[in-house]
Amino acid sequence: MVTDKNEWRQVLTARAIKPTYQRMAILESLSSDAGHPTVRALHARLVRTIPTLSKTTLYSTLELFARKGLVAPLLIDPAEARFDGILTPHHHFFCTSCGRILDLSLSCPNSRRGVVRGHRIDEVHGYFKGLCADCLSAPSSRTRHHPHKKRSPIHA
Amino acid sequence: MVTDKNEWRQVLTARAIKPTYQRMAILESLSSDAGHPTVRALHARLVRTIPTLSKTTLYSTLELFARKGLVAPLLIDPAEARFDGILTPHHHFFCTSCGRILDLSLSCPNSRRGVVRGHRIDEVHGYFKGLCADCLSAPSSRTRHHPHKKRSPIHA
DNA sequence: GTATATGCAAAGAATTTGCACTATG
DNA sequence: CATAGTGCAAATTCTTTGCATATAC
Repeated sequence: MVTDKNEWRQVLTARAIKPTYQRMAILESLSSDAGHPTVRALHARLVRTIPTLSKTTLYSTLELFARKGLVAPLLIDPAEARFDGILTPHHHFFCTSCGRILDLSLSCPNSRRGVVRGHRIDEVHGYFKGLCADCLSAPSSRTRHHPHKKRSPIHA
Repeated sequence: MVTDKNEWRQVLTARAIKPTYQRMAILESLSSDAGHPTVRALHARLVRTIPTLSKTTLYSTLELFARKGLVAPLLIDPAEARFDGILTPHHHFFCTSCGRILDLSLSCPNSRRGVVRGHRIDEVHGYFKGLCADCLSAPSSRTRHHPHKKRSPIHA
């Protein structure tokens, strides 16, 4: 388990990313979060440690990490972009009540890359939506994670 | 095959939706489009028939249709919302070159709803990204469908 | 006729860009 | 030191809201 700053430094330098203080903190925060945070949530958490951290830096860092393969953007939450720090292929579960995104590793025969009906498959995405186990047992107590979603978008 | 306006009227009234001229046109346009259009594309196509059609109406109509189960919003294209007029479960393929979304009906054992590891599954989504057959054979000639994507979002 | 739908203009929110300042190696 | 990163503020784009007019039954 990677825990101290030096380890994050190595992860970054190994991918030819200049290991700044912000990047190490962002990487650490991403890796320790199992809920696949939004940019806003990530920023809210990080400003407690780095009060001057800007959203600009966060966005550019996440884009950089995505290009370097350190994180994968998730298109599940209709309202905001989310990020996945894991590299092994897996499915996701989006709880429409508490807003968390959980990992689901289940076997999927379609998870192979290659060519299907003439189309070259580069990425495979699978996700589910519904109510997570916690929300099923405690219907209203877990509605917190929803930040302040004012919109009621087309995407239910 | 449903082709004339009266048929669309029936589809709408059957779902207790007031069949206005705009709604019938939007429904028809959606159903005849296999590329799962964005709001912008839909609007661009429809204003040729209904010059006064506003994006506001388009958004509210799509939200209404989604609530009534006539269309399903797609979260595949990172830049814009897309819509699927089909109701049978199927996977999608997003071509990162021409931007089209194609249907892929392939068997998937995970497409069942129900309860998985304590979570209640309400929706199942599966999609692929890559280069479609057309773009593979004609690398640059099909790049049209991309409207004017100026952003280069985090989501590759 | 009355309730609902439409459309314009303006607001809201997430994300991107320009540029001066700062930290890294 | 020189290059590359950071952060503030302003700009962009998609989407939603408020309200007056128009349409469906």
